Amino acid sequence: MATNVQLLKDALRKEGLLYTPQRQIIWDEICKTDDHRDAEEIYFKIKQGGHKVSRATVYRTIDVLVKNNLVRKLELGDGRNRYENKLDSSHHDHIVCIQCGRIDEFMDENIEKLQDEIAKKYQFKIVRHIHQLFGLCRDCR
Amino acid sequence: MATNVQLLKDALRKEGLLYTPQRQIIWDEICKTDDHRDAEEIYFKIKQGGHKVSRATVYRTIDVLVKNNLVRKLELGDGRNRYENKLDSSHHDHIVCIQCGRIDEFMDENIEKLQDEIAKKYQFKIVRHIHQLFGLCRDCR
DNA sequence: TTACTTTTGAGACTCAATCTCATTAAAGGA
DNA sequence: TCCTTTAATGAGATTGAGTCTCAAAAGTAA
Repeated sequence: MATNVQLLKDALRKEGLLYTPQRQIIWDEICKTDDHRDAEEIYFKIKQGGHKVSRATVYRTIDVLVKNNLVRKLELGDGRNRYENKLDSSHHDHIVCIQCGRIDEFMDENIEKLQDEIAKKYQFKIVRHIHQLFGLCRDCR
Repeated sequence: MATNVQLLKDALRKEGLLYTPQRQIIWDEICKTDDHRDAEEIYFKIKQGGHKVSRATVYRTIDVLVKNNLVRKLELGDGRNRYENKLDSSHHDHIVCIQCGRIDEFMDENIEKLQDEIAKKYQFKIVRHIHQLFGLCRDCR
C-alpha cells in the first residue's frame, strides 16, 4: 500500500490540500477492489470497516481523486456515478450488461484513432470521452 | 405535422395506450426543434405555449416515445437527460463542448464496425451504445 | 501557547425524476 | 343515450444522488 500513500500525498500537495486520515481511508477503500462502485457503496464499506468518515467527506475526496487522475469516474446514465481506481489500469471503455449489471472493459486503438480524426474534422479538442456498449452479456443473452 | 400524428398513434397503439391531447402536445413540442433539450425545458415550453400538461405526464410520455424509437435519450452524465426527436435523423453520436454546451453530432461507419467486432469477441449482444466526445469546440479552444 | 487556516461531520438542502391517489376522460357495451 | 369499466391526468408528496452550510475539531506556524 506504500505507493498508494505516496500517490495520495502527491495529489493532495498538488492541490494544496492536507493529508488527513479520512482521505487515506477513502483512497484505501477505493484501492481495495477493481470493482466499479458508486459513492454510496464506498461510503458504506468504509462504515462497515469500522471507520467513521462522513458522506460529505467521501464525496469531496472522490472529487479530488478523480481530478488528479487516481480514480476514473464512470457515468452510466442511471443516476449513480461509479468509480474505479486507476492504479494499474490503462485507458479503457466499458461494456455493460443491462440484465445482470456486469461490467467488462475494452480498448481499441483503431477506435481511438478514428475518434481523433473526427475531432480534427470538427476542430474539436477532446478532453475526455465516453464509449459504452449496453446490452446482454454472454451469460444473459 | 400529419405524419407525426400517425407515428404517435402507431406507437401508442403498439403499447396499448390511448391517444390523448396531452400526448400529442408533448410529441408536437419535441418535434418543433432539433435541439437536445431536457424534460424540464420541454415541460416549460409547453406551459409557455399556453397548454396545460403536468410534469408527470411529460415525463411519462417521453418514456413511451423513447421506448418506441420516436425520441432519442441523451445521457451526458450531468444529471439531466436530454431528448431529441428522431424524425429525420439516422443514428449518430455526440460531441459536447464543456465550455459553451454546444452539441454536435457525428457518425462513423468504421467505428460502428469495430464496435460490433468487440461485441462479438465478448459474445455480447449490443442493445444500444453511447459514444460521446467531451472537450472544447472550435470556438472555445 | 496563541492566532490562524483547513477539514470534518451532521444534517439541511437541491434538483431531476418518480410515485400516489383522487379526479377526469375515454371506450365499449346494452 | 346512459352505465360500467378501464386508462390517463395532475397536484403535490416522495425519492435519491449529490451538494452545501456552518459550528466544531484538527492541523499549521510563530
